[in-house]
Amino acid sequence: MESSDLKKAGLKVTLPRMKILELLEASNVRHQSAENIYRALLDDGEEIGLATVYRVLTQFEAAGLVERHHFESGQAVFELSEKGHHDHIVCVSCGKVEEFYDEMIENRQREVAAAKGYEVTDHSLTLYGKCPDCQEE
Amino acid sequence: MESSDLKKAGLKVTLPRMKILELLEASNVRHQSAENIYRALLDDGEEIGLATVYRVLTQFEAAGLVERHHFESGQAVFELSEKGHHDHIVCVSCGKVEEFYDEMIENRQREVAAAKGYEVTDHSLTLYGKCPDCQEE
DNA sequence: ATGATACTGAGAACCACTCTCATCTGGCAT
DNA sequence: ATGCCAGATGAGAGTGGTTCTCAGTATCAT
Ligand SMILES: [Zn+2]
Ligand SMILES: [Zn+2]
Ligand SMILES: [Zn+2]
Ligand SMILES: [Zn+2]
Repeated sequence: MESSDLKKAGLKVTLPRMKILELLEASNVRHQSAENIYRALLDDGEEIGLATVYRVLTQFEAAGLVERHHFESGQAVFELSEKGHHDHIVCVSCGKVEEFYDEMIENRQREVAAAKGYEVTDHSLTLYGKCPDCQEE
Repeated sequence: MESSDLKKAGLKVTLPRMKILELLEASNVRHQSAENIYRALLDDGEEIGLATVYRVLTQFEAAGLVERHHFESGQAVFELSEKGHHDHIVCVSCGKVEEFYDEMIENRQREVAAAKGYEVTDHSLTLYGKCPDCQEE
């Protein structure tokens, strides 16, 4: 992921855009809120506005570079879309997010929708539960 | 669904609560936003505040009388939880909401989570697509 | 009926997010 | 290199959905 990806998307290669992209790649947390990204960049000494972070993330989403998810928190989280489609398990206790992909579920969704005459364009599946670490309490 | 359900939940039987309950039962739209419910009650000549609608819906949710869902609109929708668990298909074009329940998907979710050491306490699955009516355009 | 307690409506406050606008910058033309 | 300018930016105001605050009101056990 680099400046060429931005150009391809018709976006100028600017400092804020590069910094956000770098942060998403470098961070060990794959799923982050705009607020998080904003603060992380401030902490790194960057001068950036929250509005820019939101703007850029929205542009990245439109360009297919990142994906936006709404877990129950009410706050959107973003992740690089380098991986293929997957769904999520969120720990209700510590907030950790894990990913999974299950062919059987994916297929069955299409069948269920087809039976009702729908063609699925998108879907969101999120499981909530306690992760192994949080179960021993 | 009646006043006894409210008492059971430790809630006083008040006019706003009864009216909201009645409206949810009577309406032919199962999935409604708080704003919708508020306006419908105003239209019926009731004197009620939006804050009360939100408060009461939240209490009903805690008491297990209604469920709250977040489809992509950003606005929460509420439905009576008289039916058992089910998931949703939302038409991206007209906003219609249909319900489905698929044993295979439900089971598979548990298996996927178990494989990662999670115990699923809840999940949210929403399919998005065009309904039959909206496809012919 | 009375009083303790819970509930209510109105409006302020809140939160996540988007818009506005004056200023700045990246990248092409010179 | 230098100038130009469409496009991008930061700050702060604005927005939409939701929750909080508080003074007044209704419910219900007594
Ligand atoms: Zn999926
Ligand atoms: Zn993910
Ligand atoms: Zn389900
Ligand atoms: Zn439903």
